[in-house]
Amino acid sequence: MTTGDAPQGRDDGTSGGSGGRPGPPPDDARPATLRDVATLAGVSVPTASKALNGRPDVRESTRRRVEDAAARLDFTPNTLAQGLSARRSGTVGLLTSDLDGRFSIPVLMGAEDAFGFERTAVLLCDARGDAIREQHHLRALLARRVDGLIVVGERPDVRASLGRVPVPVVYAYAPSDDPADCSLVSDHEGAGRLAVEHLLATGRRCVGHISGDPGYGATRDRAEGARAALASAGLELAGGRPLLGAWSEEWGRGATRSLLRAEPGLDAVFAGSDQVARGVLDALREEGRRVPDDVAVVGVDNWEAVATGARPALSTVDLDLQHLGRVAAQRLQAAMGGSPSRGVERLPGRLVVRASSAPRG
Amino acid sequence: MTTGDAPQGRDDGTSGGSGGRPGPPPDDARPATLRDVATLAGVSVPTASKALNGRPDVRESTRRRVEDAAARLDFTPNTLAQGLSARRSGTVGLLTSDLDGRFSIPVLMGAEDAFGFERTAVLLCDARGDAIREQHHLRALLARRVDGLIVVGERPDVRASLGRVPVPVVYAYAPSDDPADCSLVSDHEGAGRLAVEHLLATGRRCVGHISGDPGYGATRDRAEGARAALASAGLELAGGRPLLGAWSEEWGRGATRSLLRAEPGLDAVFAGSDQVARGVLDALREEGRRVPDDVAVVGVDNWEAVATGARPALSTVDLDLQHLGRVAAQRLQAAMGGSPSRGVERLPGRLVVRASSAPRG
DNA sequence: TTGTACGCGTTATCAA
DNA sequence: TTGATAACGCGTACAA
Repeated sequence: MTTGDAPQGRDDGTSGGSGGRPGPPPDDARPATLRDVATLAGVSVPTASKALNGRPDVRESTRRRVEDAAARLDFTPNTLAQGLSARRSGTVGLLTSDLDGRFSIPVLMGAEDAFGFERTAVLLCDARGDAIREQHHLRALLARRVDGLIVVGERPDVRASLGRVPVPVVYAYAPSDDPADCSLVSDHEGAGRLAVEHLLATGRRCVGHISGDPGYGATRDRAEGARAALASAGLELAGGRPLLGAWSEEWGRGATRSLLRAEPGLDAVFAGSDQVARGVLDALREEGRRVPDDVAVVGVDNWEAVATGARPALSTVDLDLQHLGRVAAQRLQAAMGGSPSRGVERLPGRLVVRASSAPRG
Repeated sequence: MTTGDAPQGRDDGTSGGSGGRPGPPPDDARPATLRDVATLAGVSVPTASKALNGRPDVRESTRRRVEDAAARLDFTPNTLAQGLSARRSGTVGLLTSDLDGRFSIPVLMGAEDAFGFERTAVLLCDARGDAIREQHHLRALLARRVDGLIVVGERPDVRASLGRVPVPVVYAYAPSDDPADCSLVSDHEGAGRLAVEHLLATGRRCVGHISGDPGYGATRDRAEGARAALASAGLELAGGRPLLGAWSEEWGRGATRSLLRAEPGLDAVFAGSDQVARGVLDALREEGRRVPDDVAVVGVDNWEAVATGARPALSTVDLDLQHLGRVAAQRLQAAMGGSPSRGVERLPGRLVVRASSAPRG
């Protein structure tokens, strides 16, 4: 209702027969087409098209008439029809495996806003981690003639390539097993290094590592990063090796207690996730250690609710998955434009310092 | 030009000039069209169409030939073209306001799987809570000729209606302010009743309510449900009134301590969210109360990571937002089919009992 | 049973 | 500068 009377009255008067009174405007009217605009402006359809698309070979006065008519009819070009002749849908598919997971969402958000929605819309499908369903969705997306595809894995480990697909594909979060594909992942090893270097910088010397499921590649990578950072300072992990278990608070608590028994002088813990870190913090408090005065703690994920609700607030490595999603979208656009990338690209996280790793003092 | 030489080179041999050797198949070939299929099968395009669409008026042997040809060419009908003539895109828009929020995701998942993806795909857009951007996205969705629209609000409060839109709209999670629209929301009052009735059933008599932001309608509704349930049993809220503050653990801890001072006999707390409930649990433990032996606790949300990580595991009301999303999709499909609903429909949650509210014993 | 003709809404080409 | 014509890929009415 902004401008006034725009929409329906395309046919002023002509509609005659059906309704009778001019009262309730026939809003069942279908959206205005270019032909409606052309007719109203008194030009041919192609001319109307050129005028609205800002092509130079059209008289100014004509263009004005057409634009006017378009505005009056609230004309919006039918994207499907445009796509049909242009042979592109202006659409990309987002094939995810775990919408419920916390990880695919930021990636998805980043991707979604990297494409200006005007030009490229996002078709969402969640395969629920089922390969069959994924194939199903893939076919459906191709039937819709998506111009490209982003595949978001459910966990940060290598996954099966989609294989030959007639449109460009970018893998995000979980890399493809085919090195010819383009994949974007977080630098987990770098995350481990980042965390431990920070702990060392605050003067810690006895640094343990408690992390989650040893089956995850990210678990191993983060541990390796931690080990390397310590090695550069001539140190080793407290306890001699990382304590790997599950991505849960409970594991964090239990592992912390064993580690304290083995290394009473412990003055820092790098936890493999914020959830694990929560467990670490709780166990430390209950064992009478003060954080950060006695022991500093750093997690991974920067899961807001968890990190800021912790006591004290948790320092953590933010993997910046939203940025990862944005970059994925950029790579995909480049590929759609004819400049594909290939191989695995690792994106760095960034440290978010809160109270749990403040320097002693 | 009608039948003779289809597009280019997909047909064996003729491509000649460019490549040279017949080695690598020209996979840059555009997807097969119905015309390609018809040509290969030696029939006309409409016949091929009928054959593939299972229409009866086609000889069996012909149908076989066509299906065969389609399979050989890996033919997939172009949904855009189908939609163009059918005047429907087979697409619905999902207009959300806070992808990062935990609440819109389940709704979105439910909606996504209620539409069989084959027939209806979901176009995702996140307005980031910005009304301008929402208008933008709305226009873009309409340009893509979505057949319907689901609007997922960012918090469980009344939001502005989109107003007149040429396709059916369903509001989920946050209801529209226009009673003529169709809205689906959680029954927050019912959730409060559910929680308190459960606490009473386990023998509790001194029940407090600690909840979040008093500006939320859901906060008031849950409190009212709690009050009503107590009243039915001839009781009042411990402390005389609900303690409202913020959706944080910290608030949960602080409020719990005040409540214990005011009501030393407290034997149950209904927390307005799982996060608040976590704070309640921690404070109770630190004040020396055992859960559930001394005090039982029930939350709202069934936020897995939070509820199962709690000590003890947290009983909670699951609002079943995924189901809400499914129902929203069903209502939308009905509306698209010509049978619109209107008004606000409230969907019940369900109680998930864990250790924190086990009967004393 | 099969094919011809046409429409869906838009853009590109080329002649006027 | 403008418009007739064709094409994009498919479905449907109707004639053969």
